[in-house]
Amino acid sequence: MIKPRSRRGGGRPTIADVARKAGVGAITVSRALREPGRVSEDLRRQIESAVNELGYVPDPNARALASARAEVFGVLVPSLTNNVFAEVVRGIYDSLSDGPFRIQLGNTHYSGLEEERLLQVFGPQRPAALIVAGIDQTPASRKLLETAGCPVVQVMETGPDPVDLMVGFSHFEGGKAAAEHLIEAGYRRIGFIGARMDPRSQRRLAGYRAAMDAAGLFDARLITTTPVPSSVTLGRELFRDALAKVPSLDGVFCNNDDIALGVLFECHRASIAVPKTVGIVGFNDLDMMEVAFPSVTSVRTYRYEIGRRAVAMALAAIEGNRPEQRVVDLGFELKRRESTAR
Amino acid sequence: MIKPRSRRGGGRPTIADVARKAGVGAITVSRALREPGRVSEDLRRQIESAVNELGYVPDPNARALASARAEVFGVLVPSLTNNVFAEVVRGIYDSLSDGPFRIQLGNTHYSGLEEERLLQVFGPQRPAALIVAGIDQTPASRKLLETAGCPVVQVMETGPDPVDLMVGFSHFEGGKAAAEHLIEAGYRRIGFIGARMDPRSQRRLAGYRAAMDAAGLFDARLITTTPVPSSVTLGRELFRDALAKVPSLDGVFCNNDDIALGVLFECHRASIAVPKTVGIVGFNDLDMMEVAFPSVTSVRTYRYEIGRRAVAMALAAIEGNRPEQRVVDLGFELKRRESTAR
DNA sequence: CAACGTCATGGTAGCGCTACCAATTGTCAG
DNA sequence: CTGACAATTGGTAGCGCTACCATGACGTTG
Repeated sequence: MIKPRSRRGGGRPTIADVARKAGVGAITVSRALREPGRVSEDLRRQIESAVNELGYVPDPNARALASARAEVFGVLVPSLTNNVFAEVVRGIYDSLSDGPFRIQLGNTHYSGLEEERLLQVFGPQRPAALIVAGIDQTPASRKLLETAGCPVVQVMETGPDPVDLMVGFSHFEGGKAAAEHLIEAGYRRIGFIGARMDPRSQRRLAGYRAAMDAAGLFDARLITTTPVPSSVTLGRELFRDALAKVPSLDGVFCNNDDIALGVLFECHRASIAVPKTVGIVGFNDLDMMEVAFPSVTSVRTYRYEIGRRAVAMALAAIEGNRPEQRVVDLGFELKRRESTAR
Repeated sequence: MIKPRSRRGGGRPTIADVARKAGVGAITVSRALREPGRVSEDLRRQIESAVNELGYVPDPNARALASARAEVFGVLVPSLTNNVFAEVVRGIYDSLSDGPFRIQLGNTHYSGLEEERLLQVFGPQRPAALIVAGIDQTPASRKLLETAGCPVVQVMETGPDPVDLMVGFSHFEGGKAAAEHLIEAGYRRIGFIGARMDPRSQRRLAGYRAAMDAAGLFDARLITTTPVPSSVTLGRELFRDALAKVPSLDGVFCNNDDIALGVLFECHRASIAVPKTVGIVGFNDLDMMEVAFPSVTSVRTYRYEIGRRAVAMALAAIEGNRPEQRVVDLGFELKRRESTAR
């Protein structure tokens, strides 16, 4: 007499409808969908056609509740507009697009507290895996990651103490290679120009400093940084500041390519010859660096590949076979171009 | 005798634990969390302290199942690395970061079929709202959107026939304004250079054509396009092609700023004077266009604002007060700069 | 002062699915 | 031929939460 059907649910078919239509138990339908190998050929076919006829799609919320595990990858990056992280995210999406996993992306705005907050939001969903940028989590975030009960991949950097898995490269070595290249090319008064100065930029700066120290060229006045978010405009302004401070500046290592581009444009505008008067090195090697005039030397990083690898490692861990290598260093490559070809 | 506690769940406290501790019914806890106004001051305080002591966080999956509504915004964009969409997405994130809503972002790769697939994945989650880029959904996608049972906002464009809500601007008018500006500035052999050529680019092209026709300047050979994804590199190559085809070319309207930048760099490389010999206009007005040398005229679009407005409209609709204006045109602004200052 | 709201609270019954534990059948070694 | 065991299928009992309805304690009103 009662009609419980479609009382609350929008009337979409449920697993029970499929089971009834196929003349089997609900649990068998559930199995046929998740582990087809454990259901006989016959039933599987019957169930499949019932699913198609009804247009049945499993409810991910019910599934997550019953199995205490959501088919969701939680991803935390510090910025969505920074091309570098956008590429990592693209790699993650491309690797996950044909599987059952959904992606929940969080923007930490380079803030440890915001990262913590987002982890608190992500945790209760019981995600299948977490991917977070960087290795500088707050102690609270670190604890949340350790107790998340799922694989965790830290990306973009390598470090000595992974929470679980890790894919990236050494920003220190990248910065060092950039500075060494400028030194070898014959530049002497080599500045460091950096915006935002997040932990990764700090490590690039440390690499720069190590190279400069080793060559006996270090001078604190050569360093120009700001916590302000990076932009091409800012690159121009910081370069002006740097030149005002050290008129003899003959080279700059920029903490990223946006800054480098700003420097390049300012050189054009001020008729400063590149690479003759000033040499420029960027970081990340965005597409445009090769096309710029003059083309700009930059440290190539494998952002897209980092995203892909992070997913591959997480998926392996989910399936029970954890990668033998917990920390993967994808390295970088210094791309020598016209901007330092003196 | 049985110990059902923590049999499957990871032992996290549930609403029942809070209710027991606070000496109230579970439903009252639920209400205190969702509609504090409907619970007396006393109980609310008791419940709050129980929540804090236990560290209770509601399970979003259970909540979604019971209420047939997930606190999720589904967002579909054609690209994650294209700065334009990244900014829209950033606007969405910033507007949603302090509310209860999570965001699920899908990448359609400029493919209608992929968009359809993603909508099929998003639908069963019963999202609170959907935000999709563009107005050119396939008929199937359109039906999915119409029957989604939640507010839908189409962003980045305006058009005559919204599924539900819409916020964007007219790409046709933007393209027309760009071409008209070049014509007014005295350029005559004005090319159109475009990569990817998604529907929005097509409409910019149509606007260009309208302006050129009106001035009696249209010539099919002036148009150089490719379906290949846009990049600065490609801008250089397409410009070379265009010049080879029409050596008398004296201006270009580029379908986006990446292409414009490629053209600018190629002009430098080939010693083509800008704006004297060739005028350049871009589209979107990325940060760097103002800093470039010479600075590049571009059509400013309000991507971030579009994201924010889309969320505001969706939230209003969720709360029951649908915006009086279903279609919001945020317009654009032609930024005149050195690259067309002849 | 009876009838009728209104407010605050709680009990019950699911939401749609899967973990867990049978039950049934067929297969095969001993 | 029998017991053991694997393969297949199903029933039951939740997962943690909220919709719905009920209850009792207060005003409020004619």
